[in-house]
Amino acid sequence: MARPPRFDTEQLLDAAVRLAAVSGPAGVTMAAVAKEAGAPSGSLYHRFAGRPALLAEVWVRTVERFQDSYLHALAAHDDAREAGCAGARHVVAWSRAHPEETRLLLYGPGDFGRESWPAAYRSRAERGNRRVFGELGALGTRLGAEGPEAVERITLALIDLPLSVVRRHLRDGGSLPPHAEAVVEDCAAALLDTLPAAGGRVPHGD
Amino acid sequence: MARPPRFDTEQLLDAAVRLAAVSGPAGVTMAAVAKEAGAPSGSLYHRFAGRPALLAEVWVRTVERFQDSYLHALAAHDDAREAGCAGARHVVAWSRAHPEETRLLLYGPGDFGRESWPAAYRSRAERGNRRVFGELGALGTRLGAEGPEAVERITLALIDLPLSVVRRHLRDGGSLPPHAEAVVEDCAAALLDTLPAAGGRVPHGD
DNA sequence: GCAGTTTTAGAGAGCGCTCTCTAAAACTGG
DNA sequence: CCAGTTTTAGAGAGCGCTCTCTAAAACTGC
Repeated sequence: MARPPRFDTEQLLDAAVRLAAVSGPAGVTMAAVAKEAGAPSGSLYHRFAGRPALLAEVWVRTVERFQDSYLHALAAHDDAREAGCAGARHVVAWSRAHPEETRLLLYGPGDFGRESWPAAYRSRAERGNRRVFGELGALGTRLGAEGPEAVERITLALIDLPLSVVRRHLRDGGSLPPHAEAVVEDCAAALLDTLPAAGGRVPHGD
Repeated sequence: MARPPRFDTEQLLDAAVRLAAVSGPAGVTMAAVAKEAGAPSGSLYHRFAGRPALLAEVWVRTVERFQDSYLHALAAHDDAREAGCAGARHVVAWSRAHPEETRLLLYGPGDFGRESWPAAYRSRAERGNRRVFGELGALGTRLGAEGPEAVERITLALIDLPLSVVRRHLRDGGSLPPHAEAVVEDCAAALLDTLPAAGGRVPHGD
């Protein structure tokens, strides 16, 4: 009992991802997304409350896709060290398979106007982060390292380090070299193997 | 034989740095910088050929300040491993001392409109990068690791890894925890000690 | 003081973007 | 076919930004 949509939400978000990959968050204007998708601006405002909502949606959708696959990769191994290495490797492999979404993720939520997001998006993003940090904490326990400092070191080894390799290569339009996964796995293993054993140091918020 | 300036270049660039730290490159508009510095827009266009030139200047000035101090830190140690650790630690220490400039550097030249820069700025930026990579290559040689892959691993250990620690903590307006230097130095050492050398891994002495 | 130079000062044109609003189009259950 | 609903379609107001342009101000060497 209604007119079928010519432009659905996913299609518009895909266009937004493409623009973000090429021109950064600043290039994701309502007008540009409409043009990229071949839709009139009215359709955009029909789907999204405004530009902040569009930016929130495209960020959250992308980061959740990444996190889902990341947690899946972590869970695929019984041995904690293996799981960690697989996670680190997965960051690179996912980036290789999804270069546009990766370029988007190399920005941060702040660049996508986090301060102006509707509250629901902010809590959705926080929930996703807690999910990941929870798993990394559990991994730390299995590795015999507990506490906030352990989580920090593990995050560094299994997320930030792989991401910095990805960032360096994708910057200025480049692409990932074939050996990137191997380098990252190697380095992540080295960091996991030098984790300070017992936790209980100075705590700090994140 | 001329009217003395009320607003000199440095002063305007300082204002631009402040804006970039708070609002990112998108916030560095000619109008915003003028307002931040208390100057009329005419003064900005008198000093800079246009917005691309201003963005180029503020990026290059900041990155050169960082690189100068970084190379100085590397050169302060005779032992290559010590030099590397000092470099990694220095990234964090400099970031702690210069939070606004650091927030600017956490973006990339692309975010500051590199494509639109006057050619002179592009080559100045490249020269600076070559200087740093040259030193990192020399450090690799002193560590017994040669070739482009060694430079990549060393860059990862001594620049990208420290920067990713800085990035995570400075993101969404946070500040660096006291132990950041120690974590970074520790991790950089672990990565340097597992650099692939001619005969495989070089174990870290106990 | 005067000539010459640099710099301030800000008005205003032009442009692109956000967002609103109106009208029509396209479909469906009854 | 009709009533009801969703969606397209795009015009246009309002706003901020870039950049140009004119006029005056402030200083120096002579």
